[in-house]
Amino acid sequence: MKKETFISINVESKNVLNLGMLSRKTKYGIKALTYLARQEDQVPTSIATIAESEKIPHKFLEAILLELRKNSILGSRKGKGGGYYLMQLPEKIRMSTVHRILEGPIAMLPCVSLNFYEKCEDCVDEDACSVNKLMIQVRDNTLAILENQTLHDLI
Amino acid sequence: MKKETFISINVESKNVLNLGMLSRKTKYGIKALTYLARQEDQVPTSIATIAESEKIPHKFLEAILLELRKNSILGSRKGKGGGYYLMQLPEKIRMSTVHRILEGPIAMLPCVSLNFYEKCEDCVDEDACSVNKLMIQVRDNTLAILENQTLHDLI
DNA sequence: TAATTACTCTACTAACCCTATAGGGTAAAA
DNA sequence: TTTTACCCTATAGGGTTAGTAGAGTAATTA
Repeated sequence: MKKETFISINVESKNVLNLGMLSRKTKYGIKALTYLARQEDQVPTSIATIAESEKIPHKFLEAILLELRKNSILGSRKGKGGGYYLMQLPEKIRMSTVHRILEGPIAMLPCVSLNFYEKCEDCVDEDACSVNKLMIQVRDNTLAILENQTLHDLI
Repeated sequence: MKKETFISINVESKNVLNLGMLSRKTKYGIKALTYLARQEDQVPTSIATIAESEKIPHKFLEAILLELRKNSILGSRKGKGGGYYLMQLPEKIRMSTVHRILEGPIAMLPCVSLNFYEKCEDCVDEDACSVNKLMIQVRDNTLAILENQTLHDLI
């Protein structure tokens, strides 16, 4: 479709070790949620079980699941046989919600954020700002995807 | 169009000071490029001029423009009356190129990157990975926008 | 040729966030 | 009452970002 023109970019400009922009926290969180969504019987699943299956550091996962629970995505049961479980059907859990909880605002810049809008201190005229103009498009598209996709769609 | 459901998110979960995911470097870079694109006469523009107009720290901008020059987006002329200028027409400069130079890979994860692909060490089956599945969609969309938009479109 | 101007490069620092770990406390089930 | 597993706080290392400092070099103009 589109012709790929070769672009020469100085490799030195970007660290290879950079894992990209999605944090491990969010990545682990989504993985854990899909793991739970895949369970047919809705008995609680322990942190340890998820951690082992998905190769997620136990204590780190603990913090992530706790955050999801505080935001009503997950429920938990203590004691023997306890663990975490989904509070809603996978079809009802939108990825935009998950993203906002674990990763933060979906917008790449505060000045294009719907929920966390903030004016750039250096921006004279926002309507004339090229960065704003570009990032609004990116946000709209990303948001559309994340709102549309549910946990169920990812299984 | 879409019904906005209220979502309660614990604010504590995310630092408000977080400027979002787009670095200042890229933001400044795009602003500087659009500044140059807006000049009708194509005489070189000095760093100082751009820095003042766009409220960008002088030395920081210096480094950014230098990087753009190394990647053939900009040219420069030394001495009195010197400065930076675009090497191509604004219509020819795609934002995907600029993004890759200043910000790095467009993909949110190495495992969904076209140019900098890398397998996740913890991923057993990539085709079954929910995170991968989701982020591929985001990447495709973002990439489409950034490839389509040129410097000229942002003026 | 001299002086000026502005680019070029290296090094450095403070601040911040991400990731991960440690260790204990508490609630609930058996 | 013992076990299990959630709950919470604190902390630390590593890495990146944002910004500063200062000296060096090349080219233009007079």
